[in-house]
Amino acid sequence: MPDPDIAAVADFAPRLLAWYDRAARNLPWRIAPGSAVTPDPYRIWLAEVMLQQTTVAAVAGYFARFTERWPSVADLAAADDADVMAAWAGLGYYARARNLLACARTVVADHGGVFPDSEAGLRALPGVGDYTAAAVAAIAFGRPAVVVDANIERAIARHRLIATPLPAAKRAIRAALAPLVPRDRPGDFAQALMDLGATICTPRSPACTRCPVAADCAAFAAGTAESLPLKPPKKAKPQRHGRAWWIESDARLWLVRRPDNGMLGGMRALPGGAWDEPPASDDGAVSVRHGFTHFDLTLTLVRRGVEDAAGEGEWWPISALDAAGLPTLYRKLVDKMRESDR
DNA sequence: CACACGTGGGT
DNA sequence: TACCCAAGTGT
Repeated sequence: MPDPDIAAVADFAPRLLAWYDRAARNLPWRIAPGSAVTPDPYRIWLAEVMLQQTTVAAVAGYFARFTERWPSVADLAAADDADVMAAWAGLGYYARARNLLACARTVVADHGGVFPDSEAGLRALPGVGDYTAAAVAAIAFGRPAVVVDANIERAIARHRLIATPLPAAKRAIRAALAPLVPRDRPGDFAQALMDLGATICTPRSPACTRCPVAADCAAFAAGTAESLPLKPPKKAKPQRHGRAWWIESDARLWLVRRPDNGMLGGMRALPGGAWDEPPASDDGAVSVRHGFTHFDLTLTLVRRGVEDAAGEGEWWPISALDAAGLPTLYRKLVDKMRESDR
């Protein structure tokens, strides 16, 4: 592949930023382009962690509740683990919430409550990987970091027609992106590229006719934009089965806390067995199907007596179960049970 | 490098 | 219905 035209490289950021100045999405954690407001690293970091593998629409409500309840990193660091986990319930990938707390406490304990302002300093924090360190460095601190998320991967793979399958293509994508990052407005540049990927350079049916950088997009010229980037084939999801126990006493339900490692780690849950049972045949039993990333689970509810409420746990008023912060799997099961009881 | 790790919305 | 996908990180 020949090197792209020097003039095209020099022109990329100005074109993209001019489009962003006009078309930027208005998001709760975002400082509008041109605003004189200084970004709050805490809010940028919080939003970036919430947005990992999670849609803007899903994050908005959580971001509002977290920043209302814990306005600063010191407030979050001082929070109870159970409160933070419950507030995260439903957002998924719960290791993020455990790392979020660990990160907030590290910032307070080791950095005087001030986020590191360098990519390397950020990268050393719990739950902050290559993407988040670069994004916070660029957006909160104006560092010319090379920010690469799935949107940017897709846009650059198309623009430069990088036909290597992911994840091997990441090296070439990063190399192609690095010289495009402007010293001026690197944070807006990263967000502009993400907006482009989210609204124009979409996975399916990209709107190339509205793209501000289509003029020198190699995949557009070749007519192959929609096919890029190439992805590895996905594998079949196993079907798994398990049982959860409904242990009720005096209008309260026995809840436990799942171990920090593994599925739904650290979250409140109904007690039960491992998810490795043969398919249940209890006719008429309350059960739910729930699709996880790498397996599908059918979870069946079984009534048990109070003698099974052993070990660590809490009696939770059934009328207040919504406040328990159950992950979606258990919330679906509980909702179905309460419905069938009526 | 490959895999574990959630969930909800779009098609 | 089924599959795809989303501002990834840790191991």
